[in-house]
Amino acid sequence: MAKKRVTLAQVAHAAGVSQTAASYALAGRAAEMRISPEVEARVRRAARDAGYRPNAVSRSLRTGSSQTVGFISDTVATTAFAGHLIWGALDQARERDHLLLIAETEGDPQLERELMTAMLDRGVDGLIIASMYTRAIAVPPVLMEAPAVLLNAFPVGDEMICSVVPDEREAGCVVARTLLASGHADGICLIGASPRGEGPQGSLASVQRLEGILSVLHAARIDVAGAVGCADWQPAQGLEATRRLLAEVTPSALICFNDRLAFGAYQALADAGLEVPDDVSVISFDDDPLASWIRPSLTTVALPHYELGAAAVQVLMDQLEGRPQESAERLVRRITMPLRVRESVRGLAHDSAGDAAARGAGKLVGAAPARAHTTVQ
Amino acid sequence: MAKKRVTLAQVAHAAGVSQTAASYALAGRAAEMRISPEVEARVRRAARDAGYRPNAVSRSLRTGSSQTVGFISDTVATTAFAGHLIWGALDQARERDHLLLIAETEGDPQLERELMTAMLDRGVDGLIIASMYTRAIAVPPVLMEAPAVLLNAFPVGDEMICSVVPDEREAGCVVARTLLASGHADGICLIGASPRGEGPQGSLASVQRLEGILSVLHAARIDVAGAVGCADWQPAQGLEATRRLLAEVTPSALICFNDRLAFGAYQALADAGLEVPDDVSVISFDDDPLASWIRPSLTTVALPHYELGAAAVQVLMDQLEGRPQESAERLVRRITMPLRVRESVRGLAHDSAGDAAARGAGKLVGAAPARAHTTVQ
DNA sequence: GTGCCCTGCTGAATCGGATCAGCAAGGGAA
DNA sequence: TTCCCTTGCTGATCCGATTCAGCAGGGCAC
Repeated sequence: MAKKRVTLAQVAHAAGVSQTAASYALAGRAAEMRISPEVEARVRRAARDAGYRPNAVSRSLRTGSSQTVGFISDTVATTAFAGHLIWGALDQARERDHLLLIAETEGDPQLERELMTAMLDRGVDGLIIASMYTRAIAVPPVLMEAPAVLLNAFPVGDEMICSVVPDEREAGCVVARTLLASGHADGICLIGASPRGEGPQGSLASVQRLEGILSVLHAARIDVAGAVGCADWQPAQGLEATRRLLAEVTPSALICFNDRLAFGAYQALADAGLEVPDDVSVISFDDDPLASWIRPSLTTVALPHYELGAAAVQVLMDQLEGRPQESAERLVRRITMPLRVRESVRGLAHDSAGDAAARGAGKLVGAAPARAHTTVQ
Repeated sequence: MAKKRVTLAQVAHAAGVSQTAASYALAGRAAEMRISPEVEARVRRAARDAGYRPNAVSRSLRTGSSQTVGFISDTVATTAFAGHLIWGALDQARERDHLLLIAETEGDPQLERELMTAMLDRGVDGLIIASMYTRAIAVPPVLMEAPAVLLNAFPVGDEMICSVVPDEREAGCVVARTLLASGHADGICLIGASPRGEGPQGSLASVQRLEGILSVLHAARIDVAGAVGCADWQPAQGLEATRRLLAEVTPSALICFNDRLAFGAYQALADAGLEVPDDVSVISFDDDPLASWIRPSLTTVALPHYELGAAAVQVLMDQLEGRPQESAERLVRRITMPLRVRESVRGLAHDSAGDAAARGAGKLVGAAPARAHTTVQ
């Protein structure tokens, strides 16, 4: 039924030359290897006529490169809106003629090691180890067999391994600056983490966002008017935390540590009869699809998943191509988190062209085109 | 730095036997090939001591099987909540010691063909072609080189190729039956598609859900009290469609064709001063994470993404292991869409243990454990 | 004429494991 | 003693590319 695949030997035979000559001709090394133009043309024609496609497995065995990159995540691959990480990686890999082997550890270190070895055994050129939320990762020794890049994670020790992470601290700064620019000063409150260190355990994002926020406020000689930390950042916690906050102070602006918290905060504010943004501005982090669905739409600093994934592949490929990390400085690549201006902050000019346009424009400067929002189910 | 990998030849040498003997010993074919237990033990020990790991590339070249499956989707891999498709496929593949090569076509048929050949060239054992929404797919001839399964799609012609799809029609029946069981009869309205055929173009889900709904209502001698079709199924369209509906009739129950439409419908109902579920019941399809976040939480028939992905791999593996599709009947595998009972339908006992429990229970019968909802960002 | 270089190719090894065919040694039957 | 069968292993080939080393034959210089 399925006719056997054509091999290089058959092409060579058809062209009446040796396999070696055929190989050089097709590899574009004809001049270098002194294959005459006539022979080269004959080989190319024979290959085309026979529908020859080189066997990548065989090539891998000989060359040691499989044109394949491994992507191992803890939970990110299947997480609601962070699949864009993979999307970016996929696109960037394809651009360089690589495919992606993908797997998930579900947080199991044993499984993580097994998957790494399974991929290395299959000859991947490099590995990307991705984490759902920014954290420190213990790098197993087996990872040293091939180039590797940590995505959304740092090495626990001081291993010489590259990291690609969102610039959470800068995002915190942007959020604070945005509120200041829109005229807020007193009455700025935090939902999700507090200066007393309350927040989700082990979440670097929490710490760094807070750092950024406080540094800007501090420079402007402003104190937060209130803050409620949450162990988990879901809508229910946002609702509860905002209720508790409202019992004590009347905020003028809420910085929610992610969009799901903000979603809960919206409900608490509505319950209290407060209007967004007229009574209270709300700004948050992540740019969950949710953020553009709720009303008023949520101004938020986006986690640039697409760019993160793409950058990880880029950094990895650069390593593969022999550009080693120049210095310790270059070991960490921080990706800017872009502000999405919408309706939830008082006095900010909302991009009137709407979200689609905002994202479309984003694409021009390297961001992800909007897709998840335009598909039909 | 990275010490060279240990090869079978080295293991054989260390054990003082031929490479052939070592190969048979490690392959578990010692008895069959009359390798003595002592030699077998010696080889195994040598392999363990040396940290031997077989080179999968080499094995692939010889055996023709790479223990790898290709997963090509149009947009599903990176779509918000349908990454669970991949999750199911990943889990099922790992269970059978396979890894997944993943790629996206972004709907480009040219790219689709390129990716298929790229994967086939890399020796994948089989391919899964997944679609974001259930539709017909033109199967390119190159796909015939290896076993393949369509996920969420049908072949355009009558190719002998397996399909795995959600049972949309039955889901429509379940939705209708659920409303009837909770006492609704007159005043049932549709948002998203209408009996006049209005709905998103090319969406089989739309047609089949409608079919199921109408068949049950028809059997109960009930007509829909109103229906508004939408070309796109986003919150904005749900809002708009529901407004138009409310201008004409006062519904007792709304069947929304997906959760995002329902989200928009909630807003329209709230604007009209109608309470869910006391004034109007709402039921819908998909079980978007959104459905459990909004208040009142949404009763919906879930798209079983995890199960779909897992089933696709299962069907593919069965084919690989030589269980060919027995009959045309077996070419299509329909996966049940489970009802998630929540608060939005009047008079239905809501599972008081909440969503986590509902999903946890689901896992016991093979559904996906809840994860996206419990991660921290 | 002979040594040397240049052109234009080919032979054979290699990557690492799977597997078929075969071979030596030993035992039992005729 | 001869023949055959079983046991327990090994040699050699194969998978399909890449690539190094080498080899004819022609031209040119001295």
